[in-house]
Amino acid sequence: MKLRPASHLILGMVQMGARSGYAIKKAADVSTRFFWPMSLAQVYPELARLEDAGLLSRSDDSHGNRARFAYQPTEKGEEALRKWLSSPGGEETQFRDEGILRLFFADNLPRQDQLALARRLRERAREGLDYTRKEIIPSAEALKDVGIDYPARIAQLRAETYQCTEQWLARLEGELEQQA
Amino acid sequence: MKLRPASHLILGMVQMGARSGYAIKKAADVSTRFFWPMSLAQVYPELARLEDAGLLSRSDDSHGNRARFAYQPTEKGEEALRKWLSSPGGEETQFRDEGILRLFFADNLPRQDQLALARRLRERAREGLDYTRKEIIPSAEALKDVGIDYPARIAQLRAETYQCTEQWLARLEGELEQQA
DNA sequence: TTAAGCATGTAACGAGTTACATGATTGA
DNA sequence: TCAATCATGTAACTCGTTACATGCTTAA
Repeated sequence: MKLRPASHLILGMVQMGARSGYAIKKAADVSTRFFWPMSLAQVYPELARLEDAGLLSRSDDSHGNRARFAYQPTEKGEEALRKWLSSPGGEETQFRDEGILRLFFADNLPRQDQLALARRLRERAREGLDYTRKEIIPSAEALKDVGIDYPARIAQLRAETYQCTEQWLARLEGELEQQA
Repeated sequence: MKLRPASHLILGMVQMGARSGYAIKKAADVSTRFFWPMSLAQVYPELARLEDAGLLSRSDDSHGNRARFAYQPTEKGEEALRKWLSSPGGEETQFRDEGILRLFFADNLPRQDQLALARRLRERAREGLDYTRKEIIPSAEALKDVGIDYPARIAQLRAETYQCTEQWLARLEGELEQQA
């Protein structure tokens, strides 16, 4: 049975304490989604696959009439997670950004429209930075209390990357304003 | 007919002077692929779609026995490109990086393996920066001679982002070395 | 009581990749 | 002559998304 990155992501989230599929998705939405997006529709089939493979064990965790399942990593599951963490591969990063793609072709635009585009992208970067500071960093910091440090570190990296982009766009904006 | 980002990418590349499908792919490989990946198998059907929609015109450009087609944007095509460049949308950027995903779960690893992972990722960042400086920036700089400035700007952004990441990983490496 | 959030799943669709298939030209 | 590169396309498959479908619980 072939494990994909999403499999390891889910395995890791369960290891971190996310019990239900819903909880896994919620946790991913404020953390891993920025470097590995995953939809809820992926989670449930993948949980089933992981259980079939004996990497997760599932138990009933309904309260009242609401159905819920609680997942736990098996020893085999913990082993698989550690093995993946130490393995090479997946070197190729993939990035998709229609905004930057537009900017790449911006020579075809009149000066004023170039400036407008740069401003929009800068605004977007600023919002991303804000969101990271207000939502992502705090939720990651909270995990430090239970001895989980890397999410906070990576949230920090995310903030710095946004800052880097925003500064670059600020410089571009400045240049374009001068030319106008 | 619906235009996707890849359609606009191809339209833009043709506008920039890439004549054949092959040339479009080659140009994309040293520029746009870093923020909008595209395979050769996408190019040919998309060129056909754009021609059908009247945004590109195609003419025979064989030399000798080797078949080749030369594409040119129609007025409608140029118009569509400008319209897209000024339009909003595509705000959501998407990033996939299995390396960072691993690092996110690195709390599950013994110190030494954490350090090894950090070093690998740093090495990767350094290679990416090197490649950007040696290959991407020079090919983008060359375009300035024909009045196309943005590719060089964006190559610069790419270099700065790598630097930012590399510095962050260097700090992490330092912290981990101290703890060991 | 009603909206937001919790909770689990499936089905249809679309986008993109890899592999396949073929052949010409050019420079070492 | 032989490898690298130029050149165009198709077919099968995989992955992921959106939309669908359903129902409970909790707090305002």
